[in-house]
Amino acid sequence: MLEARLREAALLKRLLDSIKELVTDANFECNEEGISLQAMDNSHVALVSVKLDALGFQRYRCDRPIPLGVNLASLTKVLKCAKDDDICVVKCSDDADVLNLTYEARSSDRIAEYDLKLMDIDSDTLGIPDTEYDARVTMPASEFTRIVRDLSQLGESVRIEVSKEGVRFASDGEAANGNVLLKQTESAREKYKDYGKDQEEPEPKEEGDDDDDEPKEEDDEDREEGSSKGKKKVKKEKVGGKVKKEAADDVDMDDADEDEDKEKSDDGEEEKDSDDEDSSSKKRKRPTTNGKPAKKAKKGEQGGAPADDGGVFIEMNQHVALTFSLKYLVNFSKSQTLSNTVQLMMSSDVPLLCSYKFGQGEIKYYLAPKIGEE
Amino acid sequence: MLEARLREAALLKRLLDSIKELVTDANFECNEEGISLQAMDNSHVALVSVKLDALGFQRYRCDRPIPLGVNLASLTKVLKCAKDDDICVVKCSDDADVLNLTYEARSSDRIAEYDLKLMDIDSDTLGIPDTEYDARVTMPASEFTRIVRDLSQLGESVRIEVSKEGVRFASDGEAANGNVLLKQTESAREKYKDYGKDQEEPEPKEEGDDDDDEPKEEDDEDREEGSSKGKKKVKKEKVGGKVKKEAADDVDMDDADEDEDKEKSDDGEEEKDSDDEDSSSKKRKRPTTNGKPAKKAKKGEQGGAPADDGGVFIEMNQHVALTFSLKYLVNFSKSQTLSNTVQLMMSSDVPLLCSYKFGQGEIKYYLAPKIGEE
DNA sequence: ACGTGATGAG
DNA sequence: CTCATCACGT
Repeated sequence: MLEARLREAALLKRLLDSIKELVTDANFECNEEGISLQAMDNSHVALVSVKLDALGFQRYRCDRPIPLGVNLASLTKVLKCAKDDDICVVKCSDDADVLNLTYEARSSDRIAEYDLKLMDIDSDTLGIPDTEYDARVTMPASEFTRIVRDLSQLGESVRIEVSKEGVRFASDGEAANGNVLLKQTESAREKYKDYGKDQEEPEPKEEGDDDDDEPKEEDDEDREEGSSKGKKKVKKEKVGGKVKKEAADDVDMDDADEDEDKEKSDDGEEEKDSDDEDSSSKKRKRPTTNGKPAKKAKKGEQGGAPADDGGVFIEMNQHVALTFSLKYLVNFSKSQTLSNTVQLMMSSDVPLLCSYKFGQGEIKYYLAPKIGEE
Repeated sequence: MLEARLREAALLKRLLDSIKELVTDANFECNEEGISLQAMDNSHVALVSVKLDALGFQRYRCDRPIPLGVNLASLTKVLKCAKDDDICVVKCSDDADVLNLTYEARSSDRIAEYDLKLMDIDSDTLGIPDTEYDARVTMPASEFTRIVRDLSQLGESVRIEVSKEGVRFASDGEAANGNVLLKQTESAREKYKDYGKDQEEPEPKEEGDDDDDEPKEEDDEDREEGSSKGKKKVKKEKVGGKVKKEAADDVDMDDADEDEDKEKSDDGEEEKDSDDEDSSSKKRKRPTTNGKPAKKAKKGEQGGAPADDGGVFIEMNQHVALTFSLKYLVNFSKSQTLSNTVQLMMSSDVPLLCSYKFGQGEIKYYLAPKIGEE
């Protein structure tokens, strides 16, 4: 039996808008950790992976793992029947062949209920190795959208090159060639130093704050969800080393140098942390604040700290240059409705990972590079 | 070698939006005076002529005349990659077969560069005789757009008739006939008296003012050729005269004037210098303030004084009535993004001249009248 | 989120 | 050739 209560139907709507063009049918895999989905796009070139953390729901219950095979076009239709701010409850009995969606107006004076027929879908859930990437670019999702859209007018593919200079997107076409160079923004360095790290944050909390859709409000201050003192504290302890650094630079993140170490340590770290603590409790993550969902995007940015206006942050072990199909990148960029920030991770000869993190989870796209030079 | 730096890419974007449906390929003729373009529309019925004055650029350099043959659809695509407020630098080496466009974000942390392939185009640059027109109507561009769009729903063509009564646009269609009569607005008389005059500012410059497209102005006050000294100075005086009248009836008008002045100063910093002494320098014209470009369009209009909201000004030597294809006029009216004011000039049996003047230049459309009565 | 334009299907 | 659906841009 699955029952998940989402504070705003909008999240699901946006999520489906993000993937429905890429994938027609997919299994939503539900288990006690949350709901995830993984699917190849229709032409088997790209892979999309979505995770919705159980903690991101106002209420979440899943007795035993179940795959929910749905036709995404149908689900989209059903979701269109929800208002953005409706409370959405998704239910499914263990034996049922339908998925039940209930939309409850905030005022509670309207309740709509839909049953979506489920289908059997071959789940070709392939494990994705946790790659260590040579380069990671953290940038405003809108900027990414703009660039790939612009360049897609000129040509079919784009060469993305990360170097000390910055990140360059270049495309050649019949009528014109173009390239866009984004330099690293100094302020972005501070801002994104820990982006994505805290997403695996164990919380000492039960799920009390369930409805905090966006605990992040004050994050500008210390970029993540510095919500309550308590929380923060905990976090600090746990994350320990990493956080400590932040604390140190609270003043104003002086340090640029630290970033990299941190970066690295994080990747491994998060897992570790989780392990330690998660094992005990079942909630192992806290929906983080990282990418601000578009919905609440507008937030004041204080003085020198660029909040969401963006800025580009580049982490690089090694110069990387890969070529990708723009068509897919344009498709990926639709997820900007889910987060204001996108991360591109690349290493030579392995698929690009394009990730949008949002409060309740994350959507990741993988796309293999084109081989010959194009 | 050509290098032109434009403060806002928006100007070029709008310019291309204006003509791209009319013309597919065209030569941008660059010389030290600026950039101009002249082309017949695809069906050789209309002619479009664009001038961008060298002084309208933040920086302009063109060592020797070069024609840049471009496909306008391609150029449009490339321009779509610019944000409106990007600084746009257009470059072309003498021998190059590409036109280089660079977009620099104001913040400078994003630099995009595009190379547009050039092509050879038969330049059928035909000289257009400087006609003396029997009637000239100066009116708000938005009004013109509205009228031709409205009438185009009824019929194919419109009869434009200028008489003492005003200007009448009439169209007959299967289902309905319609006509719109615009009477002259008193305030417009003052306002537009000199519209378009000062753009032909004779300069004590070597090559003389040859390129003046409309020498006929002089009927109003003499203003123009007097400019011996600083052109701006001259202009000011000029405007002064005009304004004076306005002042007489209306305090408000002063404001309008100020706006205009301001407008000018905005256009480029060089202007200031010009004020003091430009006779020495090479600029022979002042980008005029006449039609306010849409970009700055929104300006407060005080009380009773119509600032830019328009008013219709009619100059007529003789009653004129001609019939034109609405399809083309609708197309011409797209230039309202470039200027808030349009001028229609007509004489019996010669092509209509439809002109939009803006800060850096002017766009003119010519359209032959239909012969039989339609 | 809405409106407009473009593309594919009947 | 017309209608409907989908996608993109404002």
